[in-house]
Amino acid sequence: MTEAQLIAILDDEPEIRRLLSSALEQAGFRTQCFGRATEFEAALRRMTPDACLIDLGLPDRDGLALVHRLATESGAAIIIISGRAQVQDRVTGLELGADDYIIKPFEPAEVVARIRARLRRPVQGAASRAQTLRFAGWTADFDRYLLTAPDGAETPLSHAEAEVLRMFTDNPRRLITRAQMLETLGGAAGESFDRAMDVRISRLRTKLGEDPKNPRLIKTIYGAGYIFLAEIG
Amino acid sequence: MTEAQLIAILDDEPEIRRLLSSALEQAGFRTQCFGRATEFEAALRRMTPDACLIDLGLPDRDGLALVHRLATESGAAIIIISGRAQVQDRVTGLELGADDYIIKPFEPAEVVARIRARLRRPVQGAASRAQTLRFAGWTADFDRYLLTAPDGAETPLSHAEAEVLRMFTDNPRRLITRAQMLETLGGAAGESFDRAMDVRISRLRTKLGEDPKNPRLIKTIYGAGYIFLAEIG
DNA sequence: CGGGAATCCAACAAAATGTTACAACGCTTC
DNA sequence: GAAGCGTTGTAACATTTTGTTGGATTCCCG
Repeated sequence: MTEAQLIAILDDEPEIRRLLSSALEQAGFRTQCFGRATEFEAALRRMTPDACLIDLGLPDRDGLALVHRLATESGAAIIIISGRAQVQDRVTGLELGADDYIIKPFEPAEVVARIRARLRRPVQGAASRAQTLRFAGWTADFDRYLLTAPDGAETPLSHAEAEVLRMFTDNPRRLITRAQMLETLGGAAGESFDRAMDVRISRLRTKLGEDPKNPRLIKTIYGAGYIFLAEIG
Repeated sequence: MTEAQLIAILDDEPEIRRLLSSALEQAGFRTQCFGRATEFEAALRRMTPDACLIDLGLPDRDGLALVHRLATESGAAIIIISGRAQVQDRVTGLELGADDYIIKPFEPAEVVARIRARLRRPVQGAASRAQTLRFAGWTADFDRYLLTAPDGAETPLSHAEAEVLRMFTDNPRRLITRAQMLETLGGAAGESFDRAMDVRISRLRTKLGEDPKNPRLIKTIYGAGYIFLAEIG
């Protein structure tokens, strides 16, 4: 048997830290507590927790930004604890990469159960997103905003185009809804902003040399969204 | 990991089924609804959903037992929806293998976000279903929305047509009632929406080269529904 | 065989998406 | 600061997909 799994706890109230820590240790986990985000971030360089419990109400940093960074860079399960009970808060937290969202006041037993549920399935290794990737002969360099055609021709990518392409390459061969795009690309369901989406995609298609009648890479699913058809290499 | 992910919904209230189904389809998932556990279990033999939304308040079976069986035998993410708000209920559900536990009344947006959070990491052992399947010489590619005739001719499939065809290939040689179709496909069962069904099927039949007088693949059962007659390979 | 209901289908209307031109904005350079 | 360049959103129009409608057709059953 391996050693106990490590849970990092980030909360500014000592009382809560003690409560959580005690319940988790009781349940057989190891814990490490932090009162401030900076402390926590510093500690991350020398430890890799299996799960992180994060209170969003931190004074010294934007909690959501931290959650997002953790979600993309670390392989740990991320569980938000928050006093904000609005549905929108929960949705945002989960969309940003949190694996669960627990509302205060919470019951320690439930927190334990939720952490167990999260750790039951193997946690994915920290997969940092490659900045350069290839698909169908093309090469997209998101550092330099450069798109290289199969024949070697280089085209600059605008930011808007890169955003769309990134979204596609992050979810290859999967339906991406318009709503999803709008959400990710910033524009809240703006009135006429989804028209801008079309234009962005149209421009990206042009740069990818798509045949309007028969797009091979970015396929439209009328009434549903788009699919990016390519193996990412 | 190729086509849209499939979510199974098990709830005895049609209203809730419609609500969830509609929100999830909007978000880019495919859904299949069931009103009773026995139905659901029968269907599991021929489909492998990526996630299951299960209402615990089912009349015809012990929901928790079902959850436990699913958790151990299927690779799908399991999310309980329940009216029982006690902490002990939640803990029990999670301990039995559920991945999440949502309390009624719920907000569809949050359900979507939680399912996304659950499916973000690769689902364990969930054998992704074939994205391309064959029947009676035809080939249906649901990634590319492409239908290939026995003679090799390719026809694009529209989303509406693909939805219908998928429903057929998911339940070959089995009666599909109109009500079932309306529920799985449209959701918003408008007054004259079942007329639209006819049209969808009619269009699909045309693409499949069916003889109106003597359909070989999609057979009408007068007063009952349709049957898709073909071995799926 | 006839009546009523269910289903099919062709033409139309509505909605969603693609495309192009243009104007506003920001950034650089002189 | 003005001219030049690229980027981006908006509006207008073209195109495609989908839902709707109404009548023709088919089916069931007596």
